[in-house]
Amino acid sequence: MASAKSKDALFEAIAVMGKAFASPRRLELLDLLAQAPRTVDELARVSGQSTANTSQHLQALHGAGLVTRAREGTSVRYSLANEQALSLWLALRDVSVNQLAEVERAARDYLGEEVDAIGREELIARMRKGDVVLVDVRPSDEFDAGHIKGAKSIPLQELEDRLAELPADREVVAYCRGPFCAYAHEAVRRLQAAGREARRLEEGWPEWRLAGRAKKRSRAA
Amino acid sequence: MASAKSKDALFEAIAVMGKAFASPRRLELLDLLAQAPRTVDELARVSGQSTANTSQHLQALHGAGLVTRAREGTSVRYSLANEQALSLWLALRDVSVNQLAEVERAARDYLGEEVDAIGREELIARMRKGDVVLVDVRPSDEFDAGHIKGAKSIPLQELEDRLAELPADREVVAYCRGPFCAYAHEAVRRLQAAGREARRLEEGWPEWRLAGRAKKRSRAA
DNA sequence: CAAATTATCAAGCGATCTATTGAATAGCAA
DNA sequence: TTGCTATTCAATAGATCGCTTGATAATTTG
Repeated sequence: MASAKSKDALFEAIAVMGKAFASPRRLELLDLLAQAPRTVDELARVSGQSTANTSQHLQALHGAGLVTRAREGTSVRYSLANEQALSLWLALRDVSVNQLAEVERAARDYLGEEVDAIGREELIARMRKGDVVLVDVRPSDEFDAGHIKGAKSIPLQELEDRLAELPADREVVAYCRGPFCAYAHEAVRRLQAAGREARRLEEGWPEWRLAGRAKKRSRAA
Repeated sequence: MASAKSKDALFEAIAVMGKAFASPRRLELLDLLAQAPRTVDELARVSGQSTANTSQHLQALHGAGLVTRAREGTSVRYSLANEQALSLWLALRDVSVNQLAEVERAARDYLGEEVDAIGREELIARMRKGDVVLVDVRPSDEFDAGHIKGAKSIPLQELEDRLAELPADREVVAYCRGPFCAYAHEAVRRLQAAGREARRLEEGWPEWRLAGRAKKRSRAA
């Protein structure tokens, strides 16, 4: 049998990936990359850190194999490495939410009052009936990088100005980045304030996308 | 909308769980707990660390909600907190293996020559036919804590002495703790050296158990 | 080619993490 | 109560991490 040293090396290598998940800043970057690929500079600006620091964190994520990078002219664009990486990040996040009471409290605090939500299955059924209109309230560049089929892009800031684009006789379903993103909550509150019937989608774009792919795979198999 | 501070708190809370996965020693403890609940003292002995250090690591895991503890007389028995925790650990491990070339190299080094493997589905089919005999080569206390239905417990050390208990006309399938555990590999080599037909099961007890539960859930739904 | 932009590297300081040591505590048994 | 065992706590030194600053490298543009 091989020496115990080799076994330790295994755990050490796995811990590299654990370490990648051990810093709030890195998690924030990962969360942003789950929406759309971005350059170092963009990430630095959005997350409010220095460029050098952002670059370092991205290198840590790269070292763990969670992100890939590609040079584009003078800048470097980082992306989530693959579906596994996304899936792992979402799993970690979900388990944390279930297990750490603090997280839940923090989430409630951040999201404000809870608003009515609609699940994946129900949305699909009601969209098929043409019963609802689905609105993506994220910034438009994230919409461009990928969105739910049939959704209309109305960034949160433009919501009031573009109310006319939404048929008044149909319920509006809003979605954004995911369960911790406040955009959809806020959108629903504003829509209701404007006299519309509105709910938020329970999940965000990354979760939707992943669930859709899993379904495609199982159909293929 | 709530302040950005609350959002940071979210990532910080998730990072607590990431940190739990950031130390090789802790991962080793987690891996052991995936086999069977154990007391601090047992874990310290098996993993070759001091008791105090083991206790500290276990407290870190406890703080992240990955393990639970229960006093038993004078000692404290730790267990994996739940299925989610197991599932997350296995996911992290698998993603690491896929993405870090180092891990793969280290694994090959540790496990020695590759031996023929059999998958879950095939095993189930052939056990139904009574075609194979399934052997659990882990230490017997781990077998007692949980094992694949229909398996026979023969710890690796006792393998040669108890060869007579295995029908010579049936193929033997050996399994152990999981893909990084060398016991099943070693068992197959020894069985083949003794003239028996033998393969190893691709997965170990924790993976098998988790897959079985997922299946039960989907049947129930 | 030089200037401008973007990203990475290198060094350093403070904060955090890890393992060790020895003391303190909880339960059990005589 | 007094021992005895298993575990946790507390203090510490050394290693690692995280962020900052300023220099360096890679591309594009004038």
